[in-house]
Amino acid sequence: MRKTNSTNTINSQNLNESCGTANALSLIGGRWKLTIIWRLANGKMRYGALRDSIPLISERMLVQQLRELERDGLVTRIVYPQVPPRVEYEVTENSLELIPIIQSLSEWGEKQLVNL
Amino acid sequence: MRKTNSTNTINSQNLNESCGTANALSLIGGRWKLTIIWRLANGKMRYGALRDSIPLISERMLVQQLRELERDGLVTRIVYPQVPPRVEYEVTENSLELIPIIQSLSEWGEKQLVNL
DNA sequence: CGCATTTCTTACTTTTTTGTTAGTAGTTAA
DNA sequence: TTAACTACTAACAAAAAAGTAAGAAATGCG
Repeated sequence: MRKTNSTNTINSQNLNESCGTANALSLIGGRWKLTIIWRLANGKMRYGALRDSIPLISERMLVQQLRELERDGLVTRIVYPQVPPRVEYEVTENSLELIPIIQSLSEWGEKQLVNL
Repeated sequence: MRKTNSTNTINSQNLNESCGTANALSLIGGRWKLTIIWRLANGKMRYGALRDSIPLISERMLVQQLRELERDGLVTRIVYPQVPPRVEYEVTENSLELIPIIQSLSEWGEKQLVNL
């Protein structure tokens, strides 16, 4: 949980509010968020399928990142009233708009990899 | 300091190597890096001027972020052999290529801010 | 000598993020 | 009645990032 009054949090909030890019990074910056969005970009997936497609992630992290993505309007959670449960995740329009940007960032990022 | 064999580090490295965007985020994701690049985008600045232009940053963080930016080829450090010292920082070509991408990310990020 | 100047260092603490392990809920079907 | 199935949740531990406070080096100048 975040403290609301730490210098750390205050600095972070200031930057997010005054800089769109900082805000964008705070939304997609979690360790597994891009991976999740990338997996979902081709269509919705069930929780279990998503998990199996990202072998190294722990369930704790998967759920946490999904919750944050949902809270921030990047992913929709669809619950089917069944037992055993069936839950699907889908990217939102907001996420889709992000994809071309991510792609150019990716090209730049790959170039930096080579530059070492 | 980073441990070389923690799950945390290993996961991070895997993602960076396999995904250009993850790598890009690892290069510009530090708390103050975008701010620094943004300040330097209009021309080189002395250490003190840079510090004064970012009032909330501590010297420790400023130096640390600058060192990482330099290591990653995003900023050049120019030392003039004088006393008292004179050090200037300048963005590299790599950083300049990043700026249009940052700008589209910024537009997206601002839209998300409004969407709350 | 001793002080001012500028760019950092160093040692340390706090806060945040990420990871580990074990377990839960609610129903169906054997 | 018990196990199986799926999507989580909770308590805890480890690691990383960010922040605080104080001081250090090198030299010119009064």
